[in-house]
Amino acid sequence: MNPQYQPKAVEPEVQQEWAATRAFVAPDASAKPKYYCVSMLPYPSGKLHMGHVRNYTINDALYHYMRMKGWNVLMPMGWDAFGLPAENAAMANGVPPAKWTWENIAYMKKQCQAMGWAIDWTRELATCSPSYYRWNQWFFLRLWEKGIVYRKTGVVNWDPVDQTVLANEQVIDGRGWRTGAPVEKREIPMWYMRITQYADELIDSLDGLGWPEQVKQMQRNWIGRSYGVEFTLPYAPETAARMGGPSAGGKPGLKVFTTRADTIMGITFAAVAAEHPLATEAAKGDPKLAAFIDECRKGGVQEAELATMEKKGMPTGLFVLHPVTGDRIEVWVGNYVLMAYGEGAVMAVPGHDERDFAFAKKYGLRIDQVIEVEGKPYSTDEWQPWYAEYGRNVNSGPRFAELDGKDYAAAIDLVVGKLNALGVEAAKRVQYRLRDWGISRQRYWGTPIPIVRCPKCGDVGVPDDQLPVVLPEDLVPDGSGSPLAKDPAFYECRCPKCGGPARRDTDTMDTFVDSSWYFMRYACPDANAMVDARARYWMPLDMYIGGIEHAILHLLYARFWTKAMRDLGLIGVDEPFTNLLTQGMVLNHIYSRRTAKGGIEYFAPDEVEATVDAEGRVTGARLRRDASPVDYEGIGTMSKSKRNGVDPQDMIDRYGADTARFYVMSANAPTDTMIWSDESVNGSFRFLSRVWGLVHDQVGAGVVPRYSAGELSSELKALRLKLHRAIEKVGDDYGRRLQFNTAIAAIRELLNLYETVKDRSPVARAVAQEVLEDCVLLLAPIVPHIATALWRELRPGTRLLDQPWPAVDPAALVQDTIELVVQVNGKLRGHLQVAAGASREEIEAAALRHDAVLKFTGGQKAKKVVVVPGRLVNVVV
RNA sequence: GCGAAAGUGGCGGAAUUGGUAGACGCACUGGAUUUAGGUUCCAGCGCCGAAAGGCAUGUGGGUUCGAGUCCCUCCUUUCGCACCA
Repeated sequence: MNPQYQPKAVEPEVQQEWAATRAFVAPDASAKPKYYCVSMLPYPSGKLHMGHVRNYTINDALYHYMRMKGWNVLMPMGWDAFGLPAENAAMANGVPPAKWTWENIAYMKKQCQAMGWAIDWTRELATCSPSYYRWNQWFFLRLWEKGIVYRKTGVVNWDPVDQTVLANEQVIDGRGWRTGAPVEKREIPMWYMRITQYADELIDSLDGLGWPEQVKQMQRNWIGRSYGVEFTLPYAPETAARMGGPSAGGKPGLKVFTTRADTIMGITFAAVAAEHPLATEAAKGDPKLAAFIDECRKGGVQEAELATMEKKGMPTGLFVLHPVTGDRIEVWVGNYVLMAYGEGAVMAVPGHDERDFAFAKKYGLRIDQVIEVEGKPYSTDEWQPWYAEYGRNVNSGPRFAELDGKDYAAAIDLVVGKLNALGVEAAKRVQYRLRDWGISRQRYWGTPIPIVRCPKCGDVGVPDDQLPVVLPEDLVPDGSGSPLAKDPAFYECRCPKCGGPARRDTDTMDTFVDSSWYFMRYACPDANAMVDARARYWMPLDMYIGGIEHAILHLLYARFWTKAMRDLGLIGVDEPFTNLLTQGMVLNHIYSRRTAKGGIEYFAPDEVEATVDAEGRVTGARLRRDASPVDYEGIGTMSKSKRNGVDPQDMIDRYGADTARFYVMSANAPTDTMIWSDESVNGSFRFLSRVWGLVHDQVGAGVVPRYSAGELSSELKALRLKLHRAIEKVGDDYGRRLQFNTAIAAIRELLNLYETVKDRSPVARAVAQEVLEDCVLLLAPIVPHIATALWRELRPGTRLLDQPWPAVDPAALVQDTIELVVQVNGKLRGHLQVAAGASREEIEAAALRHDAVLKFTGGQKAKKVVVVPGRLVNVVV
């Protein structure tokens, strides 16, 4: 055995053995229970980054632990290979996205293999393969047949110079990233998935999932189920005349939804979105209003932007009638009213809604109090939070006097009844914040939408036997519109129905489609169907691991997709992810500066020298190469575009994969945010070298059978106590708490104690053998290469991968005496040794005659003595 | 703006159910070993204090025999906000 730990020799050799024995290929049937653990598949951006290392090492540790515990474990890997960055790289380098993507995949796969992750590579998939995206298209068509997929217009960011749709990421400070032109909103036709049809189930089935509570809460809030009332504000006569005849079956009017129907007597105006038909009508012949609506089109579509912008409005000159009093209510256009939520129109109650209040103040509109919260004053001078609370109705007026004094629940019923009695359409309704999922993208590198647009037949689905609609792989985008829309070879086709000339849909699907079901395809990557029986074996995932940034969108879409597949009889589960581990982000500092053209240029943290203030905060930085100043943007998630990612390759080259894995796992808990630093990596390498050295010493003096029975000194007893406590704790940390840093600390503690034992008697060497063997097994999930090599030395002729998780010896955990903490008035004053089985009374008596207690009570009589068994005794005076 | 989290020594962090705050590391300081060291070993290492002891978990309050942990307030940072993935 080499006296020195040399990972460069150990790791490739161990990896070859794994490959030669197909060690991580999981069978699709087994007498063991199955455990399916998946990490969110990586985007092949070029190289692995630290977030990947963290993600897949967590998964790998779980893989090994569960395997040792006797499960049939599967850990697959794939590539989220469609998306915008490939197009950007193509534009920058003139290389087609396909070539760039496949090269990245090849490189990153090598890196994964060098990390030694226990991936079953026989199931590898890339979402840009026709054999994968074919089933996106097939399923799209099935959902279209069911009415889950439909077409309507949607709002996008529009760059008026490049004449192209921009992703939110491509909008910087309200301008197009390439042209610098102010971005506008534009409505275009798109395909949607009716995820709202599943809204209730998506909320209700969260309850049974083993997910972090905050993620479930985020999903509930995102779906945003609210109970309210929908009703119609009838048009005033002249408005009705302008807006045309009554809608089918109803009186003409403005439909609104409110969760606060109890405040209906406080309506003083109404507001509609700029895109609302009423606004469009009012703008005819009103150039000022038309200009305002035009102004509302300026800017992008991001909600954060809309929510923080200044609330503006303009009266339309159109009126509706209050449904109870018949008072005339003016309709305003408000830039804060969202066309996508509810009906794109709101009743405004400035007396009890903060936004309406601010709006009314700004434009001098009336504010009426109609709700009273007991004991809290009301004044229209300044907004107070309690104005929006539930209370009792007041000032309801002579036409609705019976509403006064009612609480919220009673008021709602009363209002709905009253409106109906007055002949106004009104009903309780459930409203969701969730919107249907728009999946059309005006981009090249994605799944082509399998629809043909025929001048005679309209939209026609591509027949199943003509799937996949193959994406041409040799195009290079130029930044202005989709290359597919400029490629007649792609879009010119025949209508599958009538055979006449037709045009393909040149949009591609959102890449969230690709990531909504890949984890099912791993089970059967070669199936000549979307999924087969093997998916029924592996699904659902027993553990899904990925970044917290996916807590809402990706997880919600995948849950929806799974339910939709279930409803088509393709899979037998309601939920895809039984348990979820959301990994904290790996962050790093961000440095940038403006270019002369107005763009932004980013610099990697190792390219700059930070300048720090007295408190140690970074205030700015200078480039190392020419000392020119750059701006500090704070810390943020590692991303290629911000150039603050860290390539793990340097660390692997220098210390080996095991050290990189060990370091990342020992730094903090998986769910915690990690601000990147590699200052203490050498400590991890030092530890592994130390373990190597300890095994070397033991093996050098001769391998012995591990301790099984016999008299032990108190020192060896204490060592075995530490060992078996560690086995217990490490198993709990790996399997239940998913907290690997504390498991590592426990193993370090064990070895710290081990090294203090100088006894070399036969029984001591037997205990040493036990400690080292078990230690290697405890470490195996984190550092499998070195563990494999050390195991061979400790137990020649056996294989680490065949070993079960070590068993706890209950006899080793028995203690004769235990130490209790002694407190006086809750302050630590001393310690007390008591027999393990000491009674409460014995402990109390011992504490009261304890020196420290006598000293700090100063002879006063104890008022109370609190005994916490096994922990402490607190004397209160 | 809205939703969800986080804040503990010089640094990463531990404290699992309200019960010894700082485990385990990194860095640093002193010493030993070594031809040498980015090696190894020993000791020290929250702050104030000579000590006894006191103070201390972002801020300010509260509950409790006892609070990093529970409640309220404020501050800061991170993630998400529907076309980055």
